[in-house]
Amino acid sequence: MSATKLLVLGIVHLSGGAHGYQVRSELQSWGAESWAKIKPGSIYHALKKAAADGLLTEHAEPGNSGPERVLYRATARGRDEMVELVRDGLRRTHDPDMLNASIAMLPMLTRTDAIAQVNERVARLEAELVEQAKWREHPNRDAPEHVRDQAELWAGHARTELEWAKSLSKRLSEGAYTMADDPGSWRTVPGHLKMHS
Amino acid sequence: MSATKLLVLGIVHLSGGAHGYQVRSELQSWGAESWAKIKPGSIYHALKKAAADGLLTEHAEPGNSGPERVLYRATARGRDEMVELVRDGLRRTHDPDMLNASIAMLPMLTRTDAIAQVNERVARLEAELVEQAKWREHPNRDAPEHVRDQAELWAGHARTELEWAKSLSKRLSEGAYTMADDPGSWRTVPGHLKMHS
DNA sequence: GTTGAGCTAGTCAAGTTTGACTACTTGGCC
DNA sequence: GGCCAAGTAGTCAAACTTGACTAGCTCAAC
Repeated sequence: MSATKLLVLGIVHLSGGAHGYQVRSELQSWGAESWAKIKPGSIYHALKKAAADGLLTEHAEPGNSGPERVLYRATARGRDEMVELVRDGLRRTHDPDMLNASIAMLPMLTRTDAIAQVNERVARLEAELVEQAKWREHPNRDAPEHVRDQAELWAGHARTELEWAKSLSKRLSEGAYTMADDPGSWRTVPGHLKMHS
Repeated sequence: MSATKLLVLGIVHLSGGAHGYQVRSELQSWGAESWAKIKPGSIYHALKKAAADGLLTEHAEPGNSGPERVLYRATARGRDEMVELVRDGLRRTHDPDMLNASIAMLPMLTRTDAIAQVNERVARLEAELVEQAKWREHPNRDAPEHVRDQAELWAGHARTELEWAKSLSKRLSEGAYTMADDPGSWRTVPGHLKMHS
């Protein structure tokens, strides 16, 4: 899943440099263990992988108090990649983890960009609902009855998401949240995450 | 994910013995690539793993026409484990893949058992909605505003699932589907899946 | 003054998933 | 009578995730 990648890159970027445990704590305080199903082990792996891919840089830090640790910082490529991941996650349906991660990192985008991506999502969801309605009139005879019945549940979820996406788009248009191009954003105030250390 | 395990065990069991490609085709015809995100590679792995765990037996078959292949059959332990997985998947919230797989294998359970598990799910979803409502009145101040806003989406999904689970319970009570203890079930008519070979 | 609980910071092996690849057969078309 | 596309059946390495484990520090209580 690239949701892990997105969240890890995002936290490092937002805090303007962080070590593994800091990323882990921040995600935990956001409740990410539950909605993104991220386990500590994956975070350290994702950090190393991102560093190997040139999206982050590694700086060894001597352990002044406590064990030694590695400081990660985002590179320009890392930031570009992350913005692209957020945009992707907003548009793509059928990937709840990526959606959740993208919402968490929403302020990485400019307001107009975010609105465009969310509207694209709305359009896709509407198209899928039409597709599903068709499928229900001409069901696949190979699938057992109860499997066909699941379609109701998915349609319900799709409708829920559609309403939510529409309301998000509206909130964004009305100026909710501090986006990348707003005063006081992470861009103008780097390291604005209050760390617990 | 144990959704793969459940589906693979289930298909082998339902068809009364199958080889890898057969399982793969059957799942494809059910549309499982999309809702369970199962890729061919995982199916072969799951079959081998289940065989190693004593849930399936392997019978080498000489390739009379086409490449040689391996026939898998469910063991008694395999059937017990699968029924338990279905029951688990029906009860557990926050695991859509397992729910989907469990629904697909719903007729493995007796009618009264299935109803009990679905009702348990209904109870859990209701409890979670209450919990979420509390959380919204006293939000976690560490999480950014847009992260807290996601809660709306989850609550919407939970409500959708709740309604759906209630209606499933009702349909089951009214005698919908052919369950394990009904005449004409997979139990009394083994191998009732029409294979495309 | 030391024991134990909890926080900080991470490693590691084992398990699982993925996507790309192999290889053989069948049937249709020219 | 040959060639290509599609179907059948599966392997494999690389990537990723998971859960259990290590290990030092701090602080409070006994």
